[in-house]
Amino acid sequence: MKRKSLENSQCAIGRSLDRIGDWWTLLIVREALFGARRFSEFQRDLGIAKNTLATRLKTLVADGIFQVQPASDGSAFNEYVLTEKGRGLFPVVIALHQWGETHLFASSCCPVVVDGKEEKPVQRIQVRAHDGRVIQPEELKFISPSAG
Amino acid sequence: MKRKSLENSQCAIGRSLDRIGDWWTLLIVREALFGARRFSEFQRDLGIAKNTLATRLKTLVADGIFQVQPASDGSAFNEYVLTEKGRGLFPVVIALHQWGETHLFASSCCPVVVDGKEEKPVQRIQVRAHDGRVIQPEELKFISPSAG
DNA sequence: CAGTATCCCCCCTGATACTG
DNA sequence: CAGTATCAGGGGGGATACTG
Repeated sequence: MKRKSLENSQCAIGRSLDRIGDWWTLLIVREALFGARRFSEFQRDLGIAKNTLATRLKTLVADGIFQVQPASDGSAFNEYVLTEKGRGLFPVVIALHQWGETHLFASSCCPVVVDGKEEKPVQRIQVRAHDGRVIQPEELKFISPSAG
Repeated sequence: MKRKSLENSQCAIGRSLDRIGDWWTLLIVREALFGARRFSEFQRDLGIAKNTLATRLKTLVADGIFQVQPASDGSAFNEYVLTEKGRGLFPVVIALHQWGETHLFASSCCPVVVDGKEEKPVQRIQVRAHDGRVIQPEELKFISPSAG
């Protein structure tokens, strides 16, 4: 049977995962956040099959996460750049990075570098209420209707 | 061919996605964050097939994201509760929620409720340097080696 | 209720070859 | 280089039946 679609889920988390919850998508977004633009850059850096990459990029463009534009260096090929919507995934990527860094490495790992200065540890992402108070997971009673 | 494993990727994002990047896992974590504990709760709320759910939960327990414990109500069955590592995914889930809320709904959607009070909009998750300055995606030159 | 076992199909993924 | 086309394998996921 086909995978259940959460495209029209009432839950924002479900909808998000429907768009970007597959295995390759966030890795492609990560590469783009770090500067990749060309088909071959994504392909080389990720080791993804070319047809898989082509399919993913098409979907991402259709979803408005990437946009295609002519190469800035005058060559005949496309560049794939993140839209504002795509750049909006930055906190998701960083949250994943921080979780992995904390829980999946025996020793220290990959640093975060901003403006040439190492930013490790970057101040951790926190979930805050509108009054600025940090919210713990236990306090969260309800975010949204279940995926259904 | 088998899917490429990022289990030992040098990149924390790659490792994270290797554990939780599949389609159902974060939805299960979401349900747990919102209070689900019993097999049937997950199954009913998510509409996931029972065997799929059983497989996922086993993997999540093996990965130390959930732990199994006897039911608190004295019934003979298990409860699946998040470990600290699992609760550490809270910012990831919230980041996904905020992205979806901003970019995937035509109108307003699912509120966030804490302590019975609606917390919408919760102050948005931001990525900050150690000096507290907010970092924009454009400033991020490098997080980690590519997945390889 | 809480799972386990079995079956099956779709599609995701990679490999390879091909085109401009 | 930048893709597209085609093929093959494997596994993820659902449906169903079954057990304690």
